[in-house]
Amino acid sequence: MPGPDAATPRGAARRDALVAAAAALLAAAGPDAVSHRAVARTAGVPLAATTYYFAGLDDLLAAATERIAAEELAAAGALVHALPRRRRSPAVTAAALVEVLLGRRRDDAELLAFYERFLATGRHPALRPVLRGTRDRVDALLVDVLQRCGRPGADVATLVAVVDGTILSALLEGDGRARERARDAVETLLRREALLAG
Amino acid sequence: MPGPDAATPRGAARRDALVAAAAALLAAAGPDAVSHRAVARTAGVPLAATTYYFAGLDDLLAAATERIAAEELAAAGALVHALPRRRRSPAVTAAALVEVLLGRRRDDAELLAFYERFLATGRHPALRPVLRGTRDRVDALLVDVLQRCGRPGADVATLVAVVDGTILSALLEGDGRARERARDAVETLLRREALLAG
DNA sequence: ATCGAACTGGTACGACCGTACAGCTTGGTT
DNA sequence: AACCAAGCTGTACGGTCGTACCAGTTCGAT
Repeated sequence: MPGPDAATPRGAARRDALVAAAAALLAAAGPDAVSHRAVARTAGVPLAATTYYFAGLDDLLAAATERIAAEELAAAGALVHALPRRRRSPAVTAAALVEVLLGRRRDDAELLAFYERFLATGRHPALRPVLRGTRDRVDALLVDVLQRCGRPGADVATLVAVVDGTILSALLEGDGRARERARDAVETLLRREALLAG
Repeated sequence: MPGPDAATPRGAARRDALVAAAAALLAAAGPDAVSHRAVARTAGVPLAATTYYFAGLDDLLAAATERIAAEELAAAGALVHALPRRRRSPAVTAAALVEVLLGRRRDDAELLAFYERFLATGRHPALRPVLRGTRDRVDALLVDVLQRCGRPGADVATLVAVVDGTILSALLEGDGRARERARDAVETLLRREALLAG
């Protein structure tokens, strides 16, 4: 076992290309689409490179998950940071929440792949800590969003659960309206919370 | 193509055994565990029987999903029907809701398989109408449950979404407490709705 | 008794999978 | 120039998969 740590610049670039390819597959078609061969083909490298740089498929999957998480956290963080502190309507607040939680995933296929990753945790334990950490950080960002929208009291856990659950049902429904359904559900909940608080 | 409609009693029994085996696999280990070979092995019939009675794997999967849906609806319906009409606390109401929604699935593996079926809809379109119909009927049962618990105003869609979303997060968490977390979340929401209504 | 349809089941094909490994190339050191 | 470890890759092994095929068997209707 020489060194799968990419000691060479070329090696590092290759490893990076593999992770990027795996991340693209994972985001577009879910965990089942991430195979050694598919990743190698997508990255334009020979099959054996995948086993050279990664101990096993789970390692590759974990690296891809981390990559996606990093990108997603960076984007979400920038979004939140750019959000001026000002009281906002339930509708606008809901839209901001969904934006931070789901990123730029809009169509059903992307959202499907997004949630498949969560359930894949059950079959690939290596993914669990990565996704759990990401979730925690996103939750923290959401707390910030609510504060910046003048709604510090709202329960983030419930709001996140409502988004997840609504998307799940909407994916079952099959029209492409999952995201806006989630936004509407959050808006309704926020309106109710406001009634309670006010 | 002779007749996969099981014209003979023995044939019908065999077809039934196959569906039962597929349903068991589906409920225990998710859609990916339902393969021709696994079903045949579980049912104790030769491999070729699976292709004789079912046009393809999707047909088998759809039949298994229907079987599970029928059993689950029967059990949930009996549960609701046996529920006396009387005002109940948020905690008891939440427990009843979760019982009807999740059935007897308690540990994480069963719940994982339960929700994997929903997402499998994205890859196996044949499952969509079956699961959608089941969801609608369960929703109707939940409306009944809420009425029988003296809480007619509660929003079923939101409550279901909260259960689904909470379970999803809890599965990511990985302790075995998914179900009780969902119950707690529903209880909290019911309590809040009661505040609004009262 | 015979015939044809329903049914049975052993087997095979081609595809994809994760992974291992033996041998090639490469680049830096002596 | 010689060398050697590290980097790299073609290829193959053993497995599971969906599906097709076809020679056999059963069995009720004629």
